[in-house]
Amino acid sequence: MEPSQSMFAAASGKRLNSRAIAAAAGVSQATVSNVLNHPDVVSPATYEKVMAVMESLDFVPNRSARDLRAGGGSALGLIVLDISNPFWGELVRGAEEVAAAKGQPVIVCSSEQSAQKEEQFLRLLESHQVSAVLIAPVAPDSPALRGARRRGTRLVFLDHADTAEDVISVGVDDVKGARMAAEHLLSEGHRQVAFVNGPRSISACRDRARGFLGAYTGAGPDARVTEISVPAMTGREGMAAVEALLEVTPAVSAVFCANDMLALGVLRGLSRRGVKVPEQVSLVGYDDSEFAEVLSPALTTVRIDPFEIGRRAARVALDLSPEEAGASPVVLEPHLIVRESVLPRQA
Amino acid sequence: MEPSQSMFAAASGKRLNSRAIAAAAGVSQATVSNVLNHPDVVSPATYEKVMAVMESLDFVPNRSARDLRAGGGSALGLIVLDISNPFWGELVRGAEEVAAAKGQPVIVCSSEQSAQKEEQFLRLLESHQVSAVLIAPVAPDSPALRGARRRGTRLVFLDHADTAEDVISVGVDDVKGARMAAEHLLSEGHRQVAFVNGPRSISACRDRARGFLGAYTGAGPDARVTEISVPAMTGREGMAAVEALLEVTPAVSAVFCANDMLALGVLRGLSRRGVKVPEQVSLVGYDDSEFAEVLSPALTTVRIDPFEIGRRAARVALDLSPEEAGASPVVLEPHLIVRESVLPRQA
DNA sequence: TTGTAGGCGTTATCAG
DNA sequence: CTGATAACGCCTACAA
Repeated sequence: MEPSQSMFAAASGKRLNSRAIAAAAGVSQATVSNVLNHPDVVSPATYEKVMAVMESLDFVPNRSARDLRAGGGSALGLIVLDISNPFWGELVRGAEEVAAAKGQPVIVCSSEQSAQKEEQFLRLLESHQVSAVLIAPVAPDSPALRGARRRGTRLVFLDHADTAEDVISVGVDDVKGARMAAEHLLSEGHRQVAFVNGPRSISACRDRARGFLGAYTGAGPDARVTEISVPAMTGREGMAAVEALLEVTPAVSAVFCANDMLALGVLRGLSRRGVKVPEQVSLVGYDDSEFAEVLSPALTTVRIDPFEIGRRAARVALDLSPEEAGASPVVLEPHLIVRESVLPRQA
Repeated sequence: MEPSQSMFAAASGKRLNSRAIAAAAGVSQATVSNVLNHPDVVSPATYEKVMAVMESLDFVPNRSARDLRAGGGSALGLIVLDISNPFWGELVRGAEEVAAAKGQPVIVCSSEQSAQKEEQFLRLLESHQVSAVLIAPVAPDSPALRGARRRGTRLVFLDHADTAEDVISVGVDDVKGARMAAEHLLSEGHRQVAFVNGPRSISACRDRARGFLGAYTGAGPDARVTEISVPAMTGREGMAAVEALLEVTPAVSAVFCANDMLALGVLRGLSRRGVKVPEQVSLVGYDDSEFAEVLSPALTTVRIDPFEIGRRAARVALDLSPEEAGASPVVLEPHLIVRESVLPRQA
């Protein structure tokens, strides 16, 4: 019976470290390190021997020590607005795919739109020496963010295509996306429409308003938009907005919602009141959530790709795309997905 | 002009550390550490002085060093099946709330139901010295999991109420939840029903099948369930299942789906074929997703609380609930949410 | 090719 | 109450 793993583990109360591996393999600690980090510099025989020992002892190196020694971190920080929203979930997946390929896990924080939590998480991530922080900022110019940057923390802004300062950002052109929705409605003859928007404090809402209202403003004197603002972009708020919506119906023949959840709520509210979509009122959403194509009627919406945003942001953060490193911001294209919820306006 | 932060930062090319703080405050490194970790043991005057310096210099301690010294980790690991699904997103939020209160961030990994990724992430988390791993296992008894436990990694199973071994687990009683759905349908007179289920390899699907079929089996000779199995629990698969569903309609007067996304797809598929819900076919979902109450008809479903699962699991993992530490597994109660998608069976 | 030695930033121990 | 010192596990010069 040779000295097996359990014997080793039992013998020493301490956790397995590279020194123990070295001892078991009859080499020095440095050689173990070389096997792990510079396999080319070690002889095949030694390599095999050390690898065998590591496997049989089930060795897992200690990142804290490695990071400390390296003076840097080996995890990617990520601060999103709401991890329970599939949009951000997809974004996390994208970031994770890229980070995992570089051997880095993703530390996810959900700020819940609280500036206080944002700051708290930011410091927590910094103390963990993350290699970078991808962040959807509650406010784009808080002291917390300034501080982080001053301390040398690498920051990548998400879903925030502002070309404001020297910040690196990856996002979608929401102005354009909303304009595409507007142009689609205009081309179907809808001159008087409603726009159910979230709070203007969210930059995405500002951009979508800019794009949508801009297109209608430029569409002639008879084109008019009634903007209805709700405090949160949820299905419930969408249903509540129907109250206000009915006051301007039937003058408006179509409704554009700042995201699909709002559109879902509006759809539900309207059908409760006996208003048929799209026969009486056309409806357009934003995001192309998973449920959009499966609604009745299937929702015409603007598709954005949070997975891709996450991927690109992580790439920039981890220096995998040098060509993008300088050219900030990275702006992705939205796509109009025409389904069944828009009909030409009845003359 | 006093020695300000920028001067310090500029003067030394190295990152700010506790030694620099000590020097700036005219105390020893150990005192700085005490200010941080044992404030009670340091004199108020010194405390204030050191704190002032730390704030003005914007000091963020290095966790890698702390963790290394402490011989443990200060982050919570979390492996979910699909981070883009709001169910898991909510669960992450719950875990994060608890962990953040203990100053620990959450490292999130999405296994995408791949055993290979699961193992890879598990090792990654272990190398990061996480204090524990909350995991929704792809398979409940893989060698990877055994290995992790052998290495002394603390594991908490999610959404997996098996009382199999000495594993700690936090989950929902899906057998009971599905039984509640069945009893509701039975009480409304639905004796012949269909059950659209996900793959049996997922333990939640097994449990839901057990509960639902069990209730019908015990409900008398005329009660019958047609089970339709689909490969993934998505809206698309739900729509596809309608094909098979129509073959057994109108014999079956109700459909139970293993989750809300499937129900959404079924709803859409049925309405496409001109089958009215709930007038012709009643429908029950599972999960109580955000969109459930906003559908037409509002979906009757079984509510489970992923946020609470995350909270409880993190508590157990971080030793905040000693009373639960021994009593594994923690099983949460599901709730039937009656809305509009079930009507008494027409005689 | 392999071994020796020093230090990354922090905390705990122990002496003053 | 405060300060000097050692150690955590690993990596990287440098020496052999």
